[in-house]
Amino acid sequence: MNPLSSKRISMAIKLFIVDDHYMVIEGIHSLLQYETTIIWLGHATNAASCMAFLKYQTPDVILLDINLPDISGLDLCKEIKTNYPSINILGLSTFNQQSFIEKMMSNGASGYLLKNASQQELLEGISAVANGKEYISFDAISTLKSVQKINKTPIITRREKEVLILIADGLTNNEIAKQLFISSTTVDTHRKNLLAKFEANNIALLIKMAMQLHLI
Amino acid sequence: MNPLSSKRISMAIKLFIVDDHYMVIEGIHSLLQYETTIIWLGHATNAASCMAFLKYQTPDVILLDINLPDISGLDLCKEIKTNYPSINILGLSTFNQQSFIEKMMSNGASGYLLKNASQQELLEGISAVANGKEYISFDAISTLKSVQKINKTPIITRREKEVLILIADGLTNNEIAKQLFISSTTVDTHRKNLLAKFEANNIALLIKMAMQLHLI
DNA sequence: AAGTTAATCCCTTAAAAAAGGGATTTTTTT
DNA sequence: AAAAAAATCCCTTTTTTAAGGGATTAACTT
Repeated sequence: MNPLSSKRISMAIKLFIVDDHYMVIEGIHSLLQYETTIIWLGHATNAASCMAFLKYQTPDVILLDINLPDISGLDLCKEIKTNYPSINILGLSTFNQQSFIEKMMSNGASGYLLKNASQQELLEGISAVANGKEYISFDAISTLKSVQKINKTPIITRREKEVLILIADGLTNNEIAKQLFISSTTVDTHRKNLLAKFEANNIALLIKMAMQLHLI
Repeated sequence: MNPLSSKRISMAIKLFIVDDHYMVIEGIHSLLQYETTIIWLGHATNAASCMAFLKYQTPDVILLDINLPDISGLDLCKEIKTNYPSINILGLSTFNQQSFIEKMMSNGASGYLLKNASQQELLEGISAVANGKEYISFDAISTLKSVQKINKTPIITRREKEVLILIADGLTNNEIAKQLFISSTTVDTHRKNLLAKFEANNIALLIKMAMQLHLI
């Protein structure tokens, strides 16, 4: 896929890391300090300084934490790939949550690494991604597989989401109708569609599912 | 409070770390490598090997991650303090969530540090805790204060929790009654008590609140 | 321009939840 | 042993949901 793949073997990989945890930055730096194939370009602790850095230097691989103080790592991932498509991104996070991994990949990341990864996994991940391949850490893969079946996030409309949030706030159909300036029968229709889309038989289950999927 | 406080200044601090993230262990190790006042005893990546280690060595301070693979760091904290009260524990985690911080402290920890702590905070935390003082990292403190008002977790009974979980699974009163071998009017009473304790006017809000408080 | 999706509205009936009341029996704590 | 807390059960009425049906208009997509 990547035309540079074959060359990369003999070339050192320029690495940059974006993470707001000094301990993790230090940890990775320390784990990689004797790797001659990796050139440590530096780090950023937030999205803004990452983008600033990219204006005058172009790493081969960015290790990108999905939990950043300013904007989400997911959004930053998309932005980096849009502006610098040649950079390969390896997602980094503490949790192996299906939704995060999938979103990260669909936002252009080439791989996903959990922070409990071993030195070997770290090296494998970086070199795989640097060569245009995909890499997902072992633990993350197992989570992905086990949860992928369950994870059918329903596609809901803007209005349905509005209604969902008001339901979760404890409002009744009548109260929601007043607030949105629509008929209560309309609210009821949205409610019915939500239940159908989530395949939930009542609101209790709907709210639980929506919370689990971080929709509320 | 601690009679050793004054002596500690001239003594090196024996440090042990329990965390399942190699990157964090490496990071802390790296951040502390030139500190002559700290003796690095080693690390454990799970509760079991931590307890095994403590049978033949006694650190002054343990840096304890609250997210461990086998048992919760909260439980491990309690266990360590029960068996080795002289060890001072500094909680460690990624999130500054009110509930975690409070539980950690009430389980005997002397402090709480976020993983985005700077080297200075790390050193301050370790030495404060080693001297029997309390230490909570800056970001954690602000979270604690801001959320403490909101955080009135209702005290619910075992039975109420059972019912709550079944409600969240989408079961009706009748279905819950059958499953628990009790009358549906009893289930209704539990439901009413739950609503009262959470000050929620309906189940939708109850489930949302319970999810936010990690009760489900 | 035709098709699709989203958003709106209405009707009916049965089931369930909410809100009010009260009361007894187990457990647990003091 | 006494007091407090938890768990159990029952009744009534009103409100709200759930489940079934159908239908129109506005807003995008192709």
